Amino acid sequence: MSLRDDILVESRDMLIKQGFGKVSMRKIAKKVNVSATSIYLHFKNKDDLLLALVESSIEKLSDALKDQMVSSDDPVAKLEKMANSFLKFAIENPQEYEIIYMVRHEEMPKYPKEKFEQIRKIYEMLAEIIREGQENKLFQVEDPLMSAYTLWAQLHGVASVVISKRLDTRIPSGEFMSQAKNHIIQGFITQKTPV
Amino acid sequence: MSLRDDILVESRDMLIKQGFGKVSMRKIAKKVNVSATSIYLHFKNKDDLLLALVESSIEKLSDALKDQMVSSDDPVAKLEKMANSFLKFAIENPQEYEIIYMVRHEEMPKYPKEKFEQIRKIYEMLAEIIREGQENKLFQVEDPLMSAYTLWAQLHGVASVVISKRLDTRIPSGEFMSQAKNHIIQGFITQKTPV
Amino acid sequence: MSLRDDILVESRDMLIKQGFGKVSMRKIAKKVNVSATSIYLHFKNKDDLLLALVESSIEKLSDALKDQMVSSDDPVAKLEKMANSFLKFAIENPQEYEIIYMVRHEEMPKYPKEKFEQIRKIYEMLAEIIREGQENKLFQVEDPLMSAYTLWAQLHGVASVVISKRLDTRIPSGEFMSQAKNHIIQGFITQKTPV
Amino acid sequence: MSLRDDILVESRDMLIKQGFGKVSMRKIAKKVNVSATSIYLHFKNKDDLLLALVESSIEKLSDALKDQMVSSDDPVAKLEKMANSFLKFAIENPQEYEIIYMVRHEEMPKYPKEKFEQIRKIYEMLAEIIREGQENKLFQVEDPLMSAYTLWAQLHGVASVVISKRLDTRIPSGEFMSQAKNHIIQGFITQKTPV
DNA sequence: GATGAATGAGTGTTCATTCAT
DNA sequence: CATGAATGAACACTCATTCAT
Repeated sequence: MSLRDDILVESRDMLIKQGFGKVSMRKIAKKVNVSATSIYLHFKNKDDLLLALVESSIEKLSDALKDQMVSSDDPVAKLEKMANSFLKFAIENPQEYEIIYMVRHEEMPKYPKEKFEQIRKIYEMLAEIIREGQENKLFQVEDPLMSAYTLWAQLHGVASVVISKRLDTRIPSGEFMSQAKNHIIQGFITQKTPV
Repeated sequence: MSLRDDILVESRDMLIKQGFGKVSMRKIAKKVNVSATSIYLHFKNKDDLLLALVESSIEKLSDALKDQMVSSDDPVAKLEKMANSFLKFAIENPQEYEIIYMVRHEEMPKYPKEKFEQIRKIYEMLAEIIREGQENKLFQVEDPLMSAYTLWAQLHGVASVVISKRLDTRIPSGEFMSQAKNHIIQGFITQKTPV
Repeated sequence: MSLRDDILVESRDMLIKQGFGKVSMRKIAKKVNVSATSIYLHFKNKDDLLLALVESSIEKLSDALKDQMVSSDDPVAKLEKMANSFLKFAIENPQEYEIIYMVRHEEMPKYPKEKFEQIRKIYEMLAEIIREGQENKLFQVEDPLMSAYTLWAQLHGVASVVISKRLDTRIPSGEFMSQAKNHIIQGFITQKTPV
Repeated sequence: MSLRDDILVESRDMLIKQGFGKVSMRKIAKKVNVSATSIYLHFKNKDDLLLALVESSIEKLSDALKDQMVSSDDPVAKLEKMANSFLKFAIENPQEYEIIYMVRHEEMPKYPKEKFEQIRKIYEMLAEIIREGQENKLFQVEDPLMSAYTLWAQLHGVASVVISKRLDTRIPSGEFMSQAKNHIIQGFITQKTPV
């Protein structure tokens, strides 16, 4: 593994464990066992390093979700698969998830927003599924894109609550997520109005 | 307005805009136009200042939601009122909301966790409504407390997405929140399974 | 007891326990339970306070030793009495002793050296005793004043070693001081040169 | 001379002239004409710097005295040589002497006491000489180790009085020290009790 | 007599970054 | 590729002191 990768690994770890504000070039250098100066041979500056971190995280998420699109299931099943994958990714890669969704943009002022555009493709994917279900009268929605965003927002809420450990300790997170996901999907499904 | 209040206002702003790690006594002082030393006349130290910030935010939210509980409506209407109030508070007091729900606990190591317990009462309130609806067969849930948490998590996702401006610019946030809220409530309501 | 006295007591304690550098007006104020400002009603400034401390300490030592001069003993007994009193004072009032003899002059730059002149009277007293013994051929010295200083220097060495706890823990300080005093006096007494 | 040495020189000077409490990294830096930060390239922190100071001082004294032990003189001459060397060291290296013997332990809380143990060897050396003289009936002492300590304490008194300029200006310090040394040695030598 | 509010200077320390080698 | 030396700016915090009340 190259020094560049070592630096990325350690700084990701530090970013996750101590937060953005506490990432320090010197501390990274010490962990990787090189001089602080050496980091500058691989990254222009601190922001450049953090940017690399964000980029790789986004890519990882994108990959994880793209895999779910190849299925030939019906829209509801597709949606569930997507939701499952999204939550699974968040729980299994909380560091990357936080970097993407929970770090305030303002904390990385020099970060080019375009990079985040890549994430938008995920919503487009969601919107596509919803549109398909809408045509089949399976989903009761007005605007598929907006619905994609509301769907994702709800999933994000669930994920972030678990990741940031804001859940009551009496509630098992696995079951919580599963139930939440059911409620969320249920909220989109067409239904005979109760008599 | 007293200097103490000025300090609170500015530091709240700084906390929100730049994150915990970036709040600095000196910067606050500069903004408020006093010497850094003066802050220590009103707050024992940085942690004490931040704590005051959190406390007042939590109180504000608590007050806002308690007001909604006096209604004599049916459970569904109550739930909607609560959801509306919650989202309204988040949008109208994004700073306070962020302090309560979006600041990483790890970034405030010395903060006494008990204070956050006060928020739990909100979930109890939600759970109570859901339990009532459950008895009336209006809501289709298993465990009211867990459902309260999922409901809140979904609302939180919606609020946080709007507050942190992660919404697609093409989507009007007002409508987004209204639709999201509908979907969320819908997800809890008992329904004849579609044929 | 007046506030002025309270301040003196506490600051003496602080001076002794933590050293000159650590004496702080604020900390004194906190201990005495008044505002820091109040100290300035009784002392012009920090140096003025420290000066008062030194003055009272010197006075205390002077008083203790003057009492020993009224005796009508022979010079050797007189010298022993003085030595005993000096060491006794040092051990029983280590704080005052330190202030007088062990605090560096440079640490109190604004202190008027004349005050210390008062101590010189002690050496004059010693010199007087030695001169008396010299005339009686009891003491074998050249210059009584110089001998007074060497005598005192030796006593001071013994006292300071005990006070600053530089003695080997295996050595009981009482016996150490008693033996040291004997050696010191012995060093002045006229003797037949050993055969 | 390296920057490290420059820092040591200046901080030693400051330590002596103003006391422990007044040694400041920034002031040192200013004197040495570098940025305060640069000191941290050579010393981990302030304590580390002060420790280096103490260590080198102790070593210097140890070396100076060890040289005197090779002689094959009789015990009295040996003792005199030791006394001379000790006083000579104190006068010629007042800074180092003060660091070792006159700085309050309490002012250096984090300093590892073991380092000072090295000084104890000096007392052991003294005790050895005294024991030798005791066997030859040259010295009239009870416990050689305790006597070593009293001997040293007296020498220390003499040295510290001179170094801290507490001597009457009418008294030439050279002669004072020489006479004092004679008195001190005399106090240990066996003598026919005066008839 | 006593206080609260305020301040400028100072403390040790960490930071990102540069530069010559 | 890598480093050691260096720095200015920033950090939280403490200090002695002043002033209006």
